[in-house]
Amino acid sequence: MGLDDRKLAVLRAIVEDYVATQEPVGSRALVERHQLGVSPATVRNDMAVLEEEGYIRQPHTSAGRVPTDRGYRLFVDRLSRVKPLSPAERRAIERFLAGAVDLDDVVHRTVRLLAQLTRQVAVVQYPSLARSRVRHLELVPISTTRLTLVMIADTGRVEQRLVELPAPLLADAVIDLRRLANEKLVGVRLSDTPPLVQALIDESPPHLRPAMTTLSTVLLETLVERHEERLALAGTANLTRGGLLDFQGSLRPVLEALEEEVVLLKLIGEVEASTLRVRIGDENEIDNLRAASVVSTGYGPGATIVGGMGVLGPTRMDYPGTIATVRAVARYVGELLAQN
Amino acid sequence: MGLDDRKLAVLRAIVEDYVATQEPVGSRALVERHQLGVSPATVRNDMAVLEEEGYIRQPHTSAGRVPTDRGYRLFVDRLSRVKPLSPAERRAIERFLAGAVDLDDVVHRTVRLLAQLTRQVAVVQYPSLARSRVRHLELVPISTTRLTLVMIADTGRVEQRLVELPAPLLADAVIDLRRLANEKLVGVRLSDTPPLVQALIDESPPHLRPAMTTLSTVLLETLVERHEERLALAGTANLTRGGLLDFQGSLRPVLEALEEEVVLLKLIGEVEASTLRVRIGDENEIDNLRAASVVSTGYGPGATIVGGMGVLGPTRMDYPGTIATVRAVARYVGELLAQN
DNA sequence: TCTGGCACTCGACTGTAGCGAGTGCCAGTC
DNA sequence: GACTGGCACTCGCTACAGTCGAGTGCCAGA
Repeated sequence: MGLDDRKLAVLRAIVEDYVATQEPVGSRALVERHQLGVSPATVRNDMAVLEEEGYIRQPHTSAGRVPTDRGYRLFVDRLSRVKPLSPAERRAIERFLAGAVDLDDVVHRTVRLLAQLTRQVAVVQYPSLARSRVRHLELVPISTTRLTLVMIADTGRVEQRLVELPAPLLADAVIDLRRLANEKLVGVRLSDTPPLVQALIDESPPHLRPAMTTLSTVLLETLVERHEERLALAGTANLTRGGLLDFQGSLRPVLEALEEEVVLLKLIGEVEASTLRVRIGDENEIDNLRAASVVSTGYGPGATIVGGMGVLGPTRMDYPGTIATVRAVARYVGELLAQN
Repeated sequence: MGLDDRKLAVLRAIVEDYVATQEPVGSRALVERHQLGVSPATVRNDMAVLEEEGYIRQPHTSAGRVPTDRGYRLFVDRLSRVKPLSPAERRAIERFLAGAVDLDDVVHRTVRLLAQLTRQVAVVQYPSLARSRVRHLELVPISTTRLTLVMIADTGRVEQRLVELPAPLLADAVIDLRRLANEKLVGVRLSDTPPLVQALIDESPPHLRPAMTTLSTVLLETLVERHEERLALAGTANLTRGGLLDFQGSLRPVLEALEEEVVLLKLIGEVEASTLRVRIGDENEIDNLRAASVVSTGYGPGATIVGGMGVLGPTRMDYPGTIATVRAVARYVGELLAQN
C-alpha cells in the first residue's frame, strides 16, 4: 500500500506542526505553514488515507489530526532529517563536561546536561560493573575481624563492602591477602571472575584460606551476582512541561516507573552496540510508559560500551533534536572516559 | 485573647478532619464527627474567633474552614499527641534496614522506607564528609603520572579522585607517599585537615614534595572546600497523591526544587543536634516550597550527628504520624551505623 | 454563655444556545 | 484522472442563566 511522496510530506508536516504547537493540526493550517503546493481539500484526502493506514488519528470528529505511535515511527525511520547541533550547544556540552573531577561528577553532569538540552527527563547508567575490569583491590582493616573491601574498576567505579571475617586476622595477613587477590584478579573482567575466585581460594596458604573464602563470597555475591548497577536521573520537573496534556493527564505512572531502578535499567541498559534506539509509546514494554517515548544509546571509551544513557519524554517530542543531542552527549562522554 | 480549651479542641478537630478528608470542614460535620458537646452554632462562633486570629480561613464564603500555616503550627506545637508506631511498622523498619550491605545500600533503603511509610517524598543525606574522620587513604597508580586517591571515612563513605602528578613517580615513592599521608591524617576530622596538610607537605622528603603538594591540593579542594555532599531521594510519585489539589495546582516548582541539591541540603542538612524540625508552608525559605511542609532530623551513631534526613509533603499532612516515623527511622539508622 | 432559627452568599452543577474549526463529499475544471 | 472550490454537517468550547445546597453570620431567646 504505497504512500506517495506527497502523503509522506503531509505526515511529516503534521508531526512537525503537532510537536511544535501541541495542537491537532488541520488541513488549512498545514497548507499555510508548509509549501505543499496543493489545496486544503487535497490535503484532506491525503489525511483520510493516512488515517486509514493508522499513521494519524482524530481526537474527535471535528478536530484536526494527531500522529499515532505508528506515525511517529514512520517519521523517525524515514522522514526526519538529522538536525545538527548548534555550535552553542556543542560548546555547552564541552564546557559542561570538562570540569568533572571524578566519575560521580561526570555522570551527574552528563545527566543534568542531557535533561537541560533536551528539556526532558534524562537517565544515565554508571559504567556497568559487569563490563568493567578490576584495576585494584584494597583491604582496609577496621578491627581484627572486620575489614572494608574496596574495588576500583578501570571505568572509574569504586565499590566498597564490609567483610566480616570468620576469625581474627593480623595486619601482615591482611597484606598477604591483598597481594594474592590483586595478583589474580587485577585486569580481569568482573563477569569473568567466578572461575578465578575458586582458584584463588585453592591456591591460598591454609592459614589465609578461611578469610579468603569469605572475601571471595562477598566479592561474588555483591559485585557480580546481583549485578550492582547505579543510575542517575534528572529533569523530572520537565515532565510538567506541556501541562498534563502529555502522558494522558497523569504523571503518576511515569513518576512511579522512574523510581524503579529495574525499569530504568531495562530502558537504557540494554545496549549491545552503540546503536541509538528509539522506543515510541506502545513499543515500550513497561505499561506505565505507554504514553512516553525513550531515546537511548550506549556509551563508552572508544568502541566498547560500558553503560547506557537516554532521555524520556512524551511521544510528542522533537525526535530529530533529541536524537542528535543524545548521540552527541554520548560521544563526548565516551571521549572523556577514553582520556582517563 | 486567649484561646480557651474548646477553641483549641475545635482547631484540632478541623486539622484532623481536613487532613483526613482534604475538604474544607463545616460546623455541622465537626460536631457530628467529634464529641465537642456543643451545637454547630457555638462551633461557628469559635471558628469566627479562630479565623480572626489567623489559624483557619475560608477558601470562599459559603465554604467550610481550612487550617492556615499558622493553624498547623499551633497544632504541631501544642495540640498533637505523639502517635506511636504500630508493631508492624517497627518490624518493617527493622527488617528493611537489616539487609543492607554497605553505606550506599543503607541510604537507599532508608530513603525508600521513609517514602513508603510516610507516603511522601523522602530525602536522606549521606554522612557528611565534614563530620567524618579519615579512616584510610589509598593511592592506586594508573600510570607513572596519574593515580587515583581513595579516601575511606569512618562513616563508611568512600570518595575517589584522579590526581595528575606534576612529574612521574616510581612505585616505591607512591608507597612512601601513602604511608606519610596516612600517618598524618588517619583519625582526623576532614574539616580539621587544612592546617595539618601544610605540615604534611613541609615534612615530606624533598623528592616527594611536589607530588605531595598536588595530592594535598586535590584533597583539600575537592573533599573539604567544596564540601562534597551526597543525597538520595525517593517517593516523588507520592506528590501526585491528592491529585493536584495540594501544591496549589502545580508540581512544577516542587519538582524543580527537588532537583537542586543545594536546596535539599538546606532543607535537611542544617542539623546541629538531633532535634526534629518541622517547617510548615511559609516557614520554608525556599520560594518554590511555600506550599509544602518539611519534617527533618539529624541522624548518626550514638549522640553524634553525621547527616540529616527528612520528608516533604503538602502542608496538609499527617504531622503526628510523619514525625513519629521520621524520628523512628532516624534512630534505627543511627543504631545501624553505630554497629559498623 | 449557649442554642435554634433564619436570611444570605456563593460555588458547583445543569441545560441551552451560538460560534468556529475542521471535516467529508460532490460537482466542476484542467 | 488528479486537483479544487464549495457546501452541509459535526462537535467541542464558551458563555449564560437558573437551580441547588452547604455553610455562614447574626439575632433573639433560654
